Amino acid sequence: MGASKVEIHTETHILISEIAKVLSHPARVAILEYIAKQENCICGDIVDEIGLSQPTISQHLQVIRNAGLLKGNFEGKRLCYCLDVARFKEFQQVLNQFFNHTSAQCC
Amino acid sequence: MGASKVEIHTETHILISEIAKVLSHPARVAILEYIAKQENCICGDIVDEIGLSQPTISQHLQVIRNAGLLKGNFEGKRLCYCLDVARFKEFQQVLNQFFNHTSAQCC
DNA sequence: TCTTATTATCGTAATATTGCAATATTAATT
DNA sequence: AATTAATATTGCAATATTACGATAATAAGA
Repeated sequence: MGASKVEIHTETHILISEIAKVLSHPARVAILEYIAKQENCICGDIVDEIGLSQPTISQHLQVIRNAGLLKGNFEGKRLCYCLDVARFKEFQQVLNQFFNHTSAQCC
Repeated sequence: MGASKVEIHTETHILISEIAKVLSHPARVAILEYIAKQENCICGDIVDEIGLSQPTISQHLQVIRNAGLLKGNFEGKRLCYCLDVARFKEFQQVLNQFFNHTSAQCC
């Protein structure tokens, strides 16, 4: 089918899977790292950096944006992307809670 | 296309995305939590627990197994699954390294 | 206003994922 | 060996994802 049976899962499990989904493509991992690394949030050359076409990068950015990880700023001429660090750390915490809680319970 | 352009990405980015991919479906998150929770690794009723068909669960288990997160034991009659906690914690560490490294660099 | 540069969207093709019924395999028990 | 129970595999259909060319939208500067 390809469609997930979302209704049988808990909110927490869905949240974890949605966070993981953002990181489940190497291009998105690279983009996140890149926009964090850039001083003054100078962006726009993600395309050159990653090696995928502009529409493809834009598509990946949308996934990242939909997850709430992107802050857009105008700095002079270009639309500048910036990582929403607070949200990013929220994601880390949710995953850590899952990891800790799960491994603590194991035999 | 649907196929990822793996050759343009770094080993680290691919590793992170592969770890995330395991967690990118709520059923797999639920399965991991469940097999960790079970005392004495009593398994086999994952199907009842999750609410998906046996072949579908088996398929998700394969993804988890291929990631190296599953240890199979024989305990009496049934094939018992157990979480490989060491590997699981390895995954956590890789993700945490990415999160820490990335958010530390951000503006 | 007309370029020009940047980013987003559309359309489309290829591949991947999810899900299950049917079937096969495996291992313990009779 | 035959039966039974548990798990894996196969085959298929539906949907999702990835990727890019073409095009549209947006905004700054001439």
